[in-house]
Amino acid sequence: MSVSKTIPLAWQRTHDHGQCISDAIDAAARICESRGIRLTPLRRRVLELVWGNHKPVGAYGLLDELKREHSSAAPPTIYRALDFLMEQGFVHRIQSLNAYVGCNDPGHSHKGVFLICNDCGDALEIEDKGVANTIDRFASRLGFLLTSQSVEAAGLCPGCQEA
Amino acid sequence: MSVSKTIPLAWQRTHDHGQCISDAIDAAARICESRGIRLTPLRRRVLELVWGNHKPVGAYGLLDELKREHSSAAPPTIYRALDFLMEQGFVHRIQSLNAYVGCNDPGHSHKGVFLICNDCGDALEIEDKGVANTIDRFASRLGFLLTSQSVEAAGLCPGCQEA
DNA sequence: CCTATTATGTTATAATATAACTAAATCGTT
DNA sequence: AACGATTTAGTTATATTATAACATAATAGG
Repeated sequence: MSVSKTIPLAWQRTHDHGQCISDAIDAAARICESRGIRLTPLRRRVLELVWGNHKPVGAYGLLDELKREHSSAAPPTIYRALDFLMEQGFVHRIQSLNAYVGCNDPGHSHKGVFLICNDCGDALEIEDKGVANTIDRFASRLGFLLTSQSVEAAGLCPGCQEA
Repeated sequence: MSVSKTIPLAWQRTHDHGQCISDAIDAAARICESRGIRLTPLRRRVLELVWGNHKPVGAYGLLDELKREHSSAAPPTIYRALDFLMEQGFVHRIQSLNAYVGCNDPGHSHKGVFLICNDCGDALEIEDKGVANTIDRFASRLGFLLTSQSVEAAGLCPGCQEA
């Protein structure tokens, strides 16, 4: 993959899908192993499908894909798998899109920021301590006990600004 | 309303609804006037209903309320009104709840942070330049052109921690 | 091998949101 | 006031997203 000088590397990473799916599956498998929980074939397959889409994908989009190879799949099939994958931090839900993406960095904090391109539809997840800490400090200043945070920013990614 | 020493004022403000509805309606009316757009009786009423609920409220919750006095109301009735009110910045959508709340500060930036209490369900919107600017800087460092941002944090509000 | 637990299958339905077309109200102009 | 253009609201139908509830199957551990 060539590297553009005008598009930050961080953004290009989401478009480089050579190894990332199998890496993500391997990472998830290792984490499940260490946690003593089961990454069943079904869950593994749904995780592959999430990663196979290079953009946030809806539950019913995943369901259509899954049905091709797994005729008994129904909405609960997908939602259960997604619930599991989200609990374990392997997948994130993009609230503003009702869609799901693979987590770049499973096993970590999940205080990422999503930059969602309104043109190409891609979503880049970036862990940024600055944003997370600012929100943490902000909440504690107000006496609010934070348990989760969701930061979603929409606009135009570098590639789509060029066009 | 009494003021607790252990709960920050900012949080308590959302529970003080004496004048806030009519203030919000008046503010919206003035803004519409100045923008040359129409705050029709229907839109005004939906805005009142949003404010009348002291918490984020779903579209179908609003619809049920509206139907009591306006029998022709149907989903499009509510969604159109909400779309209008959101476009004008009078109402915000809480993505993580599929629910709507009145904007504390219409006519301004709308880069607020929502602190959502998992116990009482209340959502406090606070404008915080620190959070907004951190995200702005973060995005521009990545070459991302930001058009909107949504920051939603969930946890326990001061009051619900006490209980 | 048994059984408690976890995971999946299956059917139905709830909850949220929009499409598409019709009718009414309002605005600006004459 | 009368007209046409535009905006708003009514109406019906349906799309989209998500969960409830219960039956069956697979698996982990004793």
